[in-house]
Amino acid sequence: MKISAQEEYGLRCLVQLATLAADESLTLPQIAEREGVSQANAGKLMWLLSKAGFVQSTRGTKGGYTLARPASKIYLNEVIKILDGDEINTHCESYTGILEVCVHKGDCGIRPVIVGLHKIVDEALSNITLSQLVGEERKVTQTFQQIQRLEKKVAQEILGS
Amino acid sequence: MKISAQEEYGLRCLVQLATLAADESLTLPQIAEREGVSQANAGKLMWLLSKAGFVQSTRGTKGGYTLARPASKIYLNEVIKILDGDEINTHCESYTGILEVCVHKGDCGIRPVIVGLHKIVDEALSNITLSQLVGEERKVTQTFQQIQRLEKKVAQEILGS
DNA sequence: TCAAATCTATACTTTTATGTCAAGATTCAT
DNA sequence: ATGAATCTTGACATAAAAGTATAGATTTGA
Repeated sequence: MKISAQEEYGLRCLVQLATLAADESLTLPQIAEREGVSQANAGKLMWLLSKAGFVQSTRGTKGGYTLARPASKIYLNEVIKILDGDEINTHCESYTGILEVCVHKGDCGIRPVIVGLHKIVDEALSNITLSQLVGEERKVTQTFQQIQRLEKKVAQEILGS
Repeated sequence: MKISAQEEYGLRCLVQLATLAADESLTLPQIAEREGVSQANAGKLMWLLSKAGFVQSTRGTKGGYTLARPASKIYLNEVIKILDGDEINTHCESYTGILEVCVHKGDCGIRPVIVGLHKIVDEALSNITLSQLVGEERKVTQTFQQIQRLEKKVAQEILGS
């Protein structure tokens, strides 16, 4: 389970915009520079994020990108879904081996794992907003560590029973 | 965040072995048939799993594959690490853009998210064994759903404070 | 109006992951 | 011993993801 390049760089570009004051914006060259990616690549990512409604773009001499809504209203699970696709609903169609359709119909040992994992990730990300990734306000680590601790507890209770 | 083909098919092949009685084994053609993958592909996966010590192989006419230990002692997080690499420790080296090294040194907004996510996934998988994916004994869904419920609660407590 | 700065959109190239092939090694049965 | 069945291993081919290039569209300001 890896984070794709699109997820990584797309998210990073968004975070750059989240650091801006209300009246500021960034151009493609600026974003590319700040994230150490090529301008062409940044352009493609911003185009995606723009289509999806996370950022607002304006063309022309004074143009650039800004967030389309406040950073505190942009949830990571939504961003990830745009950058990496809605994996949970396409998984079984993607892994059919050499057959037209997966051999496991209604009787798949690992499907609960796959689905459950995606849901756990989605749930965790749905609690994090862009604004939490900026400056001093970072509660992410604390939140995630707490989740982890409880995972252990849950497992003991359920599996031990 | 996607599950790779190697993770998917590798895990499925392992589950096939977990369904066997103690004195049974499966050959490459049998595994390939049961999972709807090519024999060549199954061969590569089993080779990986064999090298990693999850399965035991024997060559020759009466040969085939069996699990190297009881299914109840094979944890999914270990299997996934073999099939997909130790992502958490290589992530930042993989995503350096067009530079030699990532622009974010000691000041990365999204690193806590990446690391936290991987840890949450690892923790969840460390509670699931192969034996839980077989037959009637499936407690996976229950465990994962409970984790999800608690994630919500944790987020409320921490982020609301 | 025109040129410069900027984003947009698609096609193309490169890189990486996936999957296949074929020759070799080992074991078993006769 | 020999041949058939099986796993092993590295090289190769294919497909998918990632990244680049380029021509076009829009806006600003002189």
